Amino acid sequence: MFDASRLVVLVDGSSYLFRAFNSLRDFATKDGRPTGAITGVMRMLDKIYENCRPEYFAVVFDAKGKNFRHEIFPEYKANRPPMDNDLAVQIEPLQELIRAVGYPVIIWQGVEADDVLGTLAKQALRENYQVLISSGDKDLAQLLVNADISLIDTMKNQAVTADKVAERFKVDSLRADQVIDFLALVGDTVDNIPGVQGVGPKTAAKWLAEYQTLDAIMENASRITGKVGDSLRASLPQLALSRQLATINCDLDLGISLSDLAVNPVNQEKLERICQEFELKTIWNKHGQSDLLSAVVTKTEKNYRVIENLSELRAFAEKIKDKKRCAIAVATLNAHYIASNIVGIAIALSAGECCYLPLRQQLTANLPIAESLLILQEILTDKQIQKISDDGKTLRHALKREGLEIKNLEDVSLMSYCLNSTACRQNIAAIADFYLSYKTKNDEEVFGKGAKKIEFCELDCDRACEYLSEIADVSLQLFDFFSVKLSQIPELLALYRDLELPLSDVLFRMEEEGVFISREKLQEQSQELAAELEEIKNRAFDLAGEEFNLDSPKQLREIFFEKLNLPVIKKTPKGEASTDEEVLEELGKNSVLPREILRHRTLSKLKNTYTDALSALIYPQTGRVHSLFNQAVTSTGRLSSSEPNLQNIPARSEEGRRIRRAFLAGENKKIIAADYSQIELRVMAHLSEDSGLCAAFERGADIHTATACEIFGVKPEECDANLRRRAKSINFGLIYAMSAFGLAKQLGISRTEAQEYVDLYFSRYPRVREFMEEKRAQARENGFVSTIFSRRIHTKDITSRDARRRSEAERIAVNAPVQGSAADIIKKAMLDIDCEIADSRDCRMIMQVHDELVFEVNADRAEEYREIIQEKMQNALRLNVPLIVDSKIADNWEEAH
DNA sequence: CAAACCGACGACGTC
DNA sequence: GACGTCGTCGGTTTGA
Repeated sequence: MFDASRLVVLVDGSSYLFRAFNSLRDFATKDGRPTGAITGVMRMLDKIYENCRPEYFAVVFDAKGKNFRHEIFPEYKANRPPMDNDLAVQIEPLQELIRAVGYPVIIWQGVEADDVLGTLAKQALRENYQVLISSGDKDLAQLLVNADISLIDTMKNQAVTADKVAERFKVDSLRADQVIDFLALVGDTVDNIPGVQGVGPKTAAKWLAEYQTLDAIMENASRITGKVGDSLRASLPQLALSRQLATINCDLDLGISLSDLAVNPVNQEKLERICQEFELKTIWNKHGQSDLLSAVVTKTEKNYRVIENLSELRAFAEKIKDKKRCAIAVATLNAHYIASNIVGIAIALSAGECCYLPLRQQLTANLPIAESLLILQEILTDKQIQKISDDGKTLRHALKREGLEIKNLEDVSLMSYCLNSTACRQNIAAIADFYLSYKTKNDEEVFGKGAKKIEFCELDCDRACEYLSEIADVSLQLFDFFSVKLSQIPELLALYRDLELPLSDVLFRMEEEGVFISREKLQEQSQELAAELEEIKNRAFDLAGEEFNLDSPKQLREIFFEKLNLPVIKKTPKGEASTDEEVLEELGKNSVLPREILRHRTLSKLKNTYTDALSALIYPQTGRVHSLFNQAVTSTGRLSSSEPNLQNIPARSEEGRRIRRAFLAGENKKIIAADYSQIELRVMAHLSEDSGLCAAFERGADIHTATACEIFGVKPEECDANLRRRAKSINFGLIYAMSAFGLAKQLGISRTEAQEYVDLYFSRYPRVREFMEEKRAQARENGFVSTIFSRRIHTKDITSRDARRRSEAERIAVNAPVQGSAADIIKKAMLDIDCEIADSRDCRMIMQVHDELVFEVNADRAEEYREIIQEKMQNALRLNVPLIVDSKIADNWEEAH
């Protein structure tokens, strides 16, 4: 039918949209988001594209908002009901999806899709192309000016050519060049085009057959008899307008040439994201690289085998050396990493192929430990052999307990974390489930639960082999999977290879090193706290007139709100009367008991969470606390710390700081604490390039005072503590992208007043507002935002119809690039410093607290290292504003500030 | 049948 | 805001 090499196919996307939406109303994702329009339009597009294989192809949509027809006739389309929300929410994702598969999408503001179609069609005809327009809108028949252009009706799936126009409108005769006049006469109730009252298609066609044109009909209006004649004459003044509205504008200046309408290669990444979000399996299978989204593990037969003696192990070791790579999973005795031995090791060589080495299994003959490890040592330390782990840092600890090191180690959970920090929890079972839909063995089934739960070392050998081999096997396959995925996004591969992977080794050594904490000092404080808590308790009982549990919010509620009839100030999320700090503060203005409770809360927090808990975690062998620095937990790229959490040791109150005084330097050692000054606001200045903010940092101003001066319009010397405090809160709110509501609470002012502060801030720092808008737009466009080091923070709720979820995603979109970039910078600094100090016992990195690094150094080299540390931190990355680090040497952590 | 265990909740420490 | 940890509380499971 067509010569495809000279064919342009133009699709009326808007007309497709309604048709698809109406016929596939039931289509939705598992959580109920409608997808019928998306699915239907894509199907129709694929079908027409594949049938025609045109040289050029375009999908045209109506732009949002009014167009020129509204200007000449304000009531245009006034009768249209508003678009169904279920359809509206599909439009943007659909357009993104069409772009992702490579079909050109055109949306032109101020006109309708028809005008764009007409303009492109005219352009193509001029260049001697054949044109096929696909639309359900018969008004487009006016474009059928010659035999080279035709219209395909999506409703009836029939072609309309110039000679079939009358047939299309179900009238006896009508030519394409009469269509506009015909439409003007008939009018359109939906579009609210007036037309002539009482004149329908038949009459219009009859008149046009007789007089040929609308102009001629109007000239001869007096000759037409009867009621319709009167009606026509009454309509004469507005017929020109009707004609104007019905006329498709084929002479737009789009600045688009035909070559812009070539189909592009598929954007796999974008496509995958949209297909995943809207669960579009079929579309993915058609356009996506199928090996990436769906399972790869299941294809393999499993061959997991127990190594029974050393000669088998030696033979297996040779196979590993040939392969040059393997995945390793270890199981340890259920104890802390600092004191736990390996029970068994699984090593996977290729998909489905894995061997298990029992070393301390209780029910089996184990391999001789020393000899086995010696054989492994050669492989572990061979830089030519790539080792893969689901959790490299933990593997390093386990091997370290056996006196082994490991080189050339890859980490699957860090790969997953770099790819998407929030897609799933970053453990092997969750990752395999999410990316491969592969369910690993259920821990509860293997180990039992509750009191019947057994340890790994109590499993029989075959079960141990099955369990651990699966982990190694899945790790290996996931590694290949993530290698492909990361190679498609080079900046994320770099993030993994150059930042996170090397950092995991630094964190491993920090954990090994631990922190020296004085048990004596903590216990001394515990005792003092216990005494004061006892006193408070007794006073509280007197005040309440009865004994109760001061730690129980429930009992407190009864005392305060039922017995003493104090006013309920706010409710908890569950609707109960709250007794939190803010409430007690308020109640405490008029009575003593709430003040006693507050004091009790503060002190029991210190005792229970810090002084008692911390001393319980000191390892007798080392006298040190070995906590965990978790690298794949937070969405923004920050680290987290646990067992104990060293990142929330009290710092503000005097009593709290006393705990930090128990964090000591060892004998002949010193503590160095080095922290970035205002790193988040500096990052904000850098990213937004706001001149006011940058200038403040440039001149080394106190940023909160500078902010106060800007927004309250005072001179620095006029800025009192109160103004500075308010500015500080605003800056604080900025960093965490707090709402006006949050800021109001922070400052104890009204919402409107808080909003005024925010508005004032943005008017003084306009680029900051622009930056935030840009980030929200990026999130909507890409589904993620990025940090300075290209780390991605995904914001899938940014298009949610749930306003709460959406605004939460918007908050993340503006906050994450700032917080995440700050996290990137300190991580880079940690690597740089580690390079300098790695092999020296004289200086050890022992803690990271988001914007602060803590070191333990030899006393006589402390100053030398302080300078290195400060220099490396300040120059970790070059920003538009200086990075400033404060550092200090002292005997304990508190004094190092 | 009491002790042990579990998960949800409220609260609060840091950045 | 994020994150981790504590104690309480009500419900369930467990082991004697």
